[in-house]
Amino acid sequence: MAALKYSKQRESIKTYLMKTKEHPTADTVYMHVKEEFPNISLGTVYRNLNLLADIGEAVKISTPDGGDRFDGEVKPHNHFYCRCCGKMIDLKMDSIDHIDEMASRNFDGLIESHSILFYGKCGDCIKKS
Amino acid sequence: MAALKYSKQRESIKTYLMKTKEHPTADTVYMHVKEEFPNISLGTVYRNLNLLADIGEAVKISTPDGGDRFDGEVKPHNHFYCRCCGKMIDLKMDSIDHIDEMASRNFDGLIESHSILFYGKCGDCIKKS
DNA sequence: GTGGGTGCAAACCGTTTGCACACCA
DNA sequence: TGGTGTGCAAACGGTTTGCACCCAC
Repeated sequence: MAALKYSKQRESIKTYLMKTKEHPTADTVYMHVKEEFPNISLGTVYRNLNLLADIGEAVKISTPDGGDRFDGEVKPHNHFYCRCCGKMIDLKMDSIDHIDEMASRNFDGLIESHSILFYGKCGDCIKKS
Repeated sequence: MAALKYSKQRESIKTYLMKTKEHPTADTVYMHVKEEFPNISLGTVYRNLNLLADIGEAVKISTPDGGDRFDGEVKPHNHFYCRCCGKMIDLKMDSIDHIDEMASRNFDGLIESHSILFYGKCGDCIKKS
């Protein structure tokens, strides 16, 4: 049930997510998609972002400063978040999937996944300070 | 400037945080501290929780489902979060501080810390399903 | 035609903040 | 007494939702 129907708005949101590296907020997605669909509403953007995240075609990344970010790259990877300017970037690093097993020792439950967010200052913010 | 003055409300909040293992939300802290100070306000709880986090006497942990959690244990450790019932527990695992160095390779910026949140189902929720 | 998707606006919820008063130092 | 801290309530910002209409199937 709840068969998924095509919508050009969702298509546009997904296309934008897949081509950008910005890890945009919902509002940023809204502003970009609005160029193509001037009448689109923020509610529609939220509905579709959550939908895409639910069906695994996007990733939702929560930040400590409020305002979730979305990423069209769904392959597991880690992120760096600059607490100074809010920029979020992908990190290239060796696989550390073994930490799930490390974590599950002495623990009654099932770990399905993990998310690592690295905090600090990005290069630009270091230069400015 | 802004010299820290004693307040029994803050004292009570910190005492509660240090003895509980529940990783409470601000609202849960509010309800508990209210038993001792019936007139305390939620705003005061938030102000003090943020203050304690700022001076390093508490830790703020953001969850993907909204509603930050607070922890009186400030020694670095990792957490498991049950997306089924919202329970958060401490994980005992070997140090993985070396991941910061791994992450900083090929990256222009400074990693100050990281936070790992493991997701899944806790033992209780597995039994119930 | 039917049921999911959209636009709009109101509601929601966790959190912050302005203000007058209270209290530590 | 001077300057933090508190209680209260209003405001805030991100997100969700109810509803009437629209459109893919």
